[in-house]
Amino acid sequence: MKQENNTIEPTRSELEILQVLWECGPSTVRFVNDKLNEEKRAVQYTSTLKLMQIMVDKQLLTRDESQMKHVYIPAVEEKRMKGLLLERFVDTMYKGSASSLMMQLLGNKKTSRKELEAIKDMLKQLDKK
Amino acid sequence: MKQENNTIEPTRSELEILQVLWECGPSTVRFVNDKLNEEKRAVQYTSTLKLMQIMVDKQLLTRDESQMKHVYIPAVEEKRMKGLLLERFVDTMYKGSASSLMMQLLGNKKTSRKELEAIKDMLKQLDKK
DNA sequence: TTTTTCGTACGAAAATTTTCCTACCTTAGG
DNA sequence: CCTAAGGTAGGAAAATTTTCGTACGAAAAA
Repeated sequence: MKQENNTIEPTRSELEILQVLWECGPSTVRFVNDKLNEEKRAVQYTSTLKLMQIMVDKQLLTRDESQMKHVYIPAVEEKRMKGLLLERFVDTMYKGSASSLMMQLLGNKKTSRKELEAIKDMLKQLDKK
Repeated sequence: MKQENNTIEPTRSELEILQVLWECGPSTVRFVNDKLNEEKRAVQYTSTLKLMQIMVDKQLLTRDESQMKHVYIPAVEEKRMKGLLLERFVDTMYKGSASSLMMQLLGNKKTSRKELEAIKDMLKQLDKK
């Protein structure tokens, strides 16, 4: 049985590409590919191209074809997508309990003191409103 | 090029199985499979069996074969694994910034008032120490 | 103009993940 | 004993994700 649903969810690799576009803004395949090779892993130009074409199909990206070097644009807002993925993560891993996730986060050695301060400040801000 | 590294990371389906075992304790394939069919999706007994056998290979599970009905046991502690996955999630999605994630979480409508209270309490507790 | 460089399109291969068929064994019931 | 029910093992197929080879066109360089 083939999947034919409306999955908007990006795969791992697609997410990497989205991150680049979110960070750097609309870009060509060449640019994205270079970025990936610098920051992530070796990957052939045509692989990245293919992936980005697929993402257009899936409506994760749109593109401007008016120039020979097509420019790709994220079709989903960064916050919206990350919010969705976070929600899914919390749901599947912590049964939807954000505070459970927090617990884990606070117990994590990798979460620095500075981070904690930032979080506390954030909550204070939230209180004032 | 085939992957031959020490990936301990469970796939999506493997994670589902782990969740069952973490929640219910050591179980037979039959039990896990029933649980999945109740709570998740239709899946054949032998599919679940195969997956769990693979997970033994990957050392995500161990099993007690002394009985005919093998009993499978998680080989990784729930907190440890979830912590790892959370860490990876924060790294890739929020550049390692736990407070960024928090921001997103707090802005999320799905995060209820009750959750917020719980989180605040948690931080207060943390302060006292 | 000719050649080289750089781009897209397309299809297929490779790798991974998921599913299930088949064979065969053991136990419980008749 | 014979059969049915239910278990494991193993391989293969299906679905998904990722990678890349090849063809070919446009533009830049020689």
